[in-house]
Amino acid sequence: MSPASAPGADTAEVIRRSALKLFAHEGYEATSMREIAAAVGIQAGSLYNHFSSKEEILWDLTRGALLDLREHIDTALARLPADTSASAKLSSFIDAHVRFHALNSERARIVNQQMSGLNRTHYREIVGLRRTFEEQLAGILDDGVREGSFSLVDSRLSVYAILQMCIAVSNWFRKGGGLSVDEVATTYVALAHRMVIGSPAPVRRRRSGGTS
Amino acid sequence: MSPASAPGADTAEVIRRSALKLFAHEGYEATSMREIAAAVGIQAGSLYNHFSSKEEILWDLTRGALLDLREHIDTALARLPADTSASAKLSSFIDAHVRFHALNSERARIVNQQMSGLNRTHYREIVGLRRTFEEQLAGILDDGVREGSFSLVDSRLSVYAILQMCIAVSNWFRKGGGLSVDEVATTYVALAHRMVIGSPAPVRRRRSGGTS
DNA sequence: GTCTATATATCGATAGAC
DNA sequence: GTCTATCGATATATAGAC
Repeated sequence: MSPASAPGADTAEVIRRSALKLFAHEGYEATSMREIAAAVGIQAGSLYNHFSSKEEILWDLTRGALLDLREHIDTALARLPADTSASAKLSSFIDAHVRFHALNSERARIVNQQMSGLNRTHYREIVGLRRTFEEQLAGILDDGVREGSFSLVDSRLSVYAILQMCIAVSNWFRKGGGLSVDEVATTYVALAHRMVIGSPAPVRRRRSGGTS
Repeated sequence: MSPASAPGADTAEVIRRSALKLFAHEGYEATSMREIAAAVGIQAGSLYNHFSSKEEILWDLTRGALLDLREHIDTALARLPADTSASAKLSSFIDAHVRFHALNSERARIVNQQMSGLNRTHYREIVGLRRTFEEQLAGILDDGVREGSFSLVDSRLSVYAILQMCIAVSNWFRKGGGLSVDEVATTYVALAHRMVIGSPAPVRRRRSGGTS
């Protein structure tokens, strides 16, 4: 729990962890390089041996979180058989999405609330990465409609509503707050199926707890 | 469209409008008093004749937006007869919520994303105001369960999911973006009813377009 | 109620010794 | 790769003339 030197973690990684907490709780613009350095246990100037600017730290954290989320979801979907129903794909997608946002709430909050701190190039790249999730979910919903198992109120708005419902889990979920990750994920899978009028299919989960 | 002097608007109101746009698009911490002053068409020092600090501007905007939302929703619910079904109350609540977040997206985004700029006292007051909406929706859902018209997956999580789905409308809705406010509101009313397994009741809307 | 001028503090980032 | 010291810019807020 000491801020500075966790064994086996290099300085850049300690900087990432310290900056993540500060950005998530105080905001990117409200956090100074001196605060980050103090949390790491070094002087402000030494940060520039590891990151070229404050924006690069934010970019590193934001991009890393989205790439992890993408890998998390793709892994879950890849474990499904080739002839999997759209309903089962939806269950896996929602389960992975909710689990990630519950267990990586600080990283998720940076992605969703501190994007304006990025420069234009990085900002656009993040928007592009986020769009892939919308397209992925839209594809699953379209499949379900073709199969006849889903009936949508509106395809684009359903994608927005379902995704935002899952993302918002990062705003309130707390470990040890009376609800387990499994319970939340199961509830949200059921809610998403109700929104597309499909019947929830059981979720295949990884053996362990998921990303942290 | 000129930034400074709309006829009949006093300086404090011009400051509110200018600061609102800057806070919503650049973020509270990233916006300087000089930027606000430039948008108003005065010097930075003159702002302090109308607001005692930058935080007070944010507080004024945030509190005003939440009070307007509360009034907007209470007015919609008050127009319903005393014996109104939970289903119709849900329709009115969602309709009012979505319409407000679509037509007041900048104010809504300040409430939901710039709260960390407030001091502790003001922050807590905002959290308290927001909780009233959760309790209001929770009451409607409970009514529906008692009536037998709703069947919830989980009552607390349903409140979170439905509210966040509506709030997020402020993140993407654009006037003249191919979807009318009425279409969006109708879609979200249907989605919310699906989430509680009620059948959507028609919405009574005010004659005009709503708040702006 | 606006202006100019400024007090005071802090910001991100860099230079150079060790 | 860390430190100390500092540059130059900018921040919020205030003082006093008009």
